Amino acid sequence: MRVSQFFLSTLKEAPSDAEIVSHQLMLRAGLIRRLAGGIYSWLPMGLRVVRKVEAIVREEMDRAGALEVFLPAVQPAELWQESGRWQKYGPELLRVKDRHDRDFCIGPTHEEVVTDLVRREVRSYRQLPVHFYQIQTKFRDEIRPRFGVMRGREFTMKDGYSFHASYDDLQREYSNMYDTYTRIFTRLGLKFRAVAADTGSIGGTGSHEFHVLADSGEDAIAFCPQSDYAANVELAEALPPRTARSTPTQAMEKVATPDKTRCEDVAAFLALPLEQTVKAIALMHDTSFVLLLLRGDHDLNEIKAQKHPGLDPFRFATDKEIETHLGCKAGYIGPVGIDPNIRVIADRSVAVMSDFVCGANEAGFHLRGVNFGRDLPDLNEVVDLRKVKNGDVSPDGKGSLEIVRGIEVGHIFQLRTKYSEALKATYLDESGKQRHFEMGCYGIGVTRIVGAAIEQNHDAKGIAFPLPIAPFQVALVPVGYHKNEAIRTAVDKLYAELQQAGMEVLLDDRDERPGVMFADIELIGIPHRVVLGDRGLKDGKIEYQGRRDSAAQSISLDEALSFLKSRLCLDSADSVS
RNA sequence: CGGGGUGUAGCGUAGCCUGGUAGCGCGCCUGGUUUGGGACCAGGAUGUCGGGAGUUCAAAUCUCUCCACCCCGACCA
Repeated sequence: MRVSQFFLSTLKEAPSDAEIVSHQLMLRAGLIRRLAGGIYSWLPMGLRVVRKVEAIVREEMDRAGALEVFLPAVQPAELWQESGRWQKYGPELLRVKDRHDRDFCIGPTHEEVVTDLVRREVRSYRQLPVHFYQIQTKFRDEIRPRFGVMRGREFTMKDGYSFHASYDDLQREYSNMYDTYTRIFTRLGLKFRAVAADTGSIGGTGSHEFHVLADSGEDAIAFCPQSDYAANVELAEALPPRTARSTPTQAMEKVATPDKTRCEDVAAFLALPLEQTVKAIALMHDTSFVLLLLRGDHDLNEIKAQKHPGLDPFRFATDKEIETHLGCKAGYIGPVGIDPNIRVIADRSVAVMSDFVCGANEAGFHLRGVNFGRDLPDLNEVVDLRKVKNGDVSPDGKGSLEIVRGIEVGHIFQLRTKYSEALKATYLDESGKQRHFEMGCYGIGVTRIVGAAIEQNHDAKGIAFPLPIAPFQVALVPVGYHKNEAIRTAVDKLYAELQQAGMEVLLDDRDERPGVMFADIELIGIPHRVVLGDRGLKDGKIEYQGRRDSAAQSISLDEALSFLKSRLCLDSADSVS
């Protein structure tokens, strides 16, 4: 492709509404443009990247035995009412009415539609298993779309759904998909990690997420370098402390802690370790007031709390409710001397604490030297409530955890019979008995991958696309194309040769100064760059520089083709390793 | 939804406090000179100052209202 025939639309400065790098760079490189909140147009350069991702996903899904279909984006309300999600899905489901005033929605996902399809088409166990997938536009009316294409409302997703006659066979396909996803993300050239995940709202049993590792990721994932344990922190269990509670050595005393409301401040003020403090978190479950206790240096894991019997659903108590129940304003509350009817639930690590510090339920005061069983009743509800942190013992006991940040780009679920039951989707087994399909579902955020790849691969100059998803593999930058006949001839020849060899080449034939062309090529992130100029050409030399190389190297023009061939193979070999 | 912020040319912004009818850089167009890291000179086009209402002789500027966008957010006691 010649730039003069293409559409390059780069920006020197990033629009001020783009916050994170990938969003800024996608705008600057002319990959996308915003149409409305969370809704983007893909320009030719960006679309090439999307298509690359799709091609790899499609190839691997086909190879894994899944069959591509294309399901409607607009779906009738009846199906969603049947599954119960017309109510449950909430405002994220974009609802529309047709001219006859009938209700429809724009599909945020397709469990209902495929299950309906399969329930009509598949009658016998002989037709199973079957796995349908599609690459299609989804719409989720997110409360707060952000980060450009990474959390958009309209986005492209690969979603696949498998149907089985037995749980065993579902598990077989699940692990087939686990392997397929691993292959896909490896081929995309991304650093990623598969982690055990919470099944969330989709429901079902087993579930894994695939995260692209990047510091700007929205999710925290915990993994153990000494074993293969890896899980979303939402899920990772914090093991009970190995130490037992030691006997009290201090008497309880009230200390003035003016304006010290946070554990960090209190600990610093009293010159005590943060681990010696207890924070109390006030919740409301229905109409009852509940106090959660966590060690000062720990964070509440809301997912774990939500799962605890009798807390689902909960919300945090308002300042007013805290004052009503504890007679004290937030910042100084604690478990000592409170109404015995208030339910107190403690994290495992709190249960082994002694001589600790907590709020005194009196503004401006904390208590120190506090001990369970002596100064307040001993705990009767001790559970895992906190988020794991760096250095915690791995739940498999084989080492300690590290926490890294990730962007969720893939998610696989074992749905079991959740939807087949809801939609009465059945087949006949060998004995002629009617059974519900065992189902699995598997998603990949295609457009999100583009953003995630950029988050992971960029520098001060711009994007540094991994070769497998780069919009072009090689950029040819002539210096003096419009002035120098010899250069034009040499460049045109090399361009034709590279194309003939099957390379995706972008020839920058604009009549621009070299600096402009270099800057654009680097911003867009084309992995390999070849410069042809007067300087080298008179000695039969060209200049080669990889996007991540610190300097250019001189190559003879005759060897350019074979050199680039080996670079392209080398790179793809790298990315598979 | 709550809190905060921003809206001025395609992009980035100044002006707003202290009202007097809009400026700069980049980009764009024309001509010329340049040509190995975002050139230079000369000339030029582009703004209902987010929309509406109000105050005023006069509003980008003050007031009200609506809209859009961005950030943060249910607790971390």
